[in-house]
Amino acid sequence: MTRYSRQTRLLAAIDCIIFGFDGQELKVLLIHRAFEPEKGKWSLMGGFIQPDEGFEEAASRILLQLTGLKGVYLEQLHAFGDPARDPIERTVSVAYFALIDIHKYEKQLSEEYHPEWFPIGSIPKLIFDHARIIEMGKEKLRYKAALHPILFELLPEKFTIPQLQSLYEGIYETGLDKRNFSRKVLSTGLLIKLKDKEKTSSKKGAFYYKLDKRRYQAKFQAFLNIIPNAHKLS
Amino acid sequence: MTRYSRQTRLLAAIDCIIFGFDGQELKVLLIHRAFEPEKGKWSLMGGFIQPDEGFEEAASRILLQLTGLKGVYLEQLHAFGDPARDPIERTVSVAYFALIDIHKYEKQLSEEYHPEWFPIGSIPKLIFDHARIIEMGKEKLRYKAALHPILFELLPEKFTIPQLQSLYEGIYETGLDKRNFSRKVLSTGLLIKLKDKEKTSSKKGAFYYKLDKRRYQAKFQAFLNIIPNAHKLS
DNA sequence: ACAAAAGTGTTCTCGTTACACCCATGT
DNA sequence: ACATGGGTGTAACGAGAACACTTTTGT
Repeated sequence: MTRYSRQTRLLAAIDCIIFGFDGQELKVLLIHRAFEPEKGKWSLMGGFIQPDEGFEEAASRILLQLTGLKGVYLEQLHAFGDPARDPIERTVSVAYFALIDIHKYEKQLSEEYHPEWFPIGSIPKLIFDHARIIEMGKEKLRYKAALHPILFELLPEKFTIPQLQSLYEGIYETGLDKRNFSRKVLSTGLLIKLKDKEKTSSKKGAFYYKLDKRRYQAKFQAFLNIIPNAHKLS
Repeated sequence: MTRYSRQTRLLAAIDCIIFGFDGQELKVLLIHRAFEPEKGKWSLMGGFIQPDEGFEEAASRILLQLTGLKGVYLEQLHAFGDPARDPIERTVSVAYFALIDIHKYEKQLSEEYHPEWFPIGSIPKLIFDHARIIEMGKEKLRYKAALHPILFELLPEKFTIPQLQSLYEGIYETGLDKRNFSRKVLSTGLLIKLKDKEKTSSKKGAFYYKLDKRRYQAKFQAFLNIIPNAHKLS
């Protein structure tokens, strides 16, 4: 026996939602699709799964191809299988989302795609079902980040508490009390205070912190509950 | 343009984890695989995706085929794409899990598969990567049920608070204080007290409740936090 | 000196937990 | 009458939320 008989084969693709944070709002990296159909239209970065690749492998490859980054946070979001989602030929898509430090991304790596960052609230018209994929990705990120410390993945190695707070405020489109916020994040024991300060955004300067990687791995599952009333999120 | 060129096509399948609760412990419905390879071995219920089907559609079909049930709770778990997961031919699998009232299931419908219920703690050797799929399903169910009121899906229309408590205790393998438990579930406002009692398991009898479907839909996202210290779950 | 952002403590409230007794009924 | 499981109330505690002033320093 070498094949299953009387079954239809189809294409399988990966699509990656690449999230970044610029200090103000959550952004998504989009590209101009490189081939027909819909060539030149805005699209998520993606690609077909190769014969010897698993999903995670393929997603990493695609991410590397566009951003030059390895070892970033990458999580499977959902598989999309509407028979009509690709008009040319049936293609199922396994969507992943990545959280990257937006400053590590170097545009020149991928001139071919003319990528651009878009604020999550102002996404242009996208091909196929990519708008829905992003919508689901945004929801899942919000949901997960309310419970787990994943947003650190969007910041550089060294960051300040006010920066972290802006990140949460940006993602949940809300204001947070800085006293409660700093108490909460420090109480997790996940942060290590550094000696130097960030001085560009204030006269006094804010101390840098870095992640305690050890504890981050260990306590990843710990519920953070940074967002008051997280249960009120849609 | 009718096809993408130079890409490999592959098979896509659905596998369903069917959860049930017998009053004591969480169980999974497994079948004897109906065709080669591994014919006759224990397996999740599954099937290939047909040309005109989406994933949810295919999952519902497969579930109906085995259990005769429609309209049950069904959620996508994860897509599995290891190139070697099926030795015959590359097949990706999109796994779903279903929560059913174990008493609605009628065995005779599906003699072909010789299905059996197995306690989640005593799963036999399974084909391919199905053991891992179940492991992930069990984790996700526990995770999700700690936050959302989905376990009602495992009970009949009418159920008692002690039954509901047994369900939570079974799934989390823990004991719960009945006073706190009943206060918590009643405080959600999701339950409607009925006039009649269940009398088989006690002399006094326990009042039946039913779900307030309206509020259940509306408050589905509400965090229940039935399990104390849910954040300590792995 | 003043403007601008960083940093820090306390009180109040409310949800969570721990805990023990009475109730209804079938035998 | 008694055994069995169902049902209920209260007190102590701890986490979360609200809230305002002092510090640092560049201009």
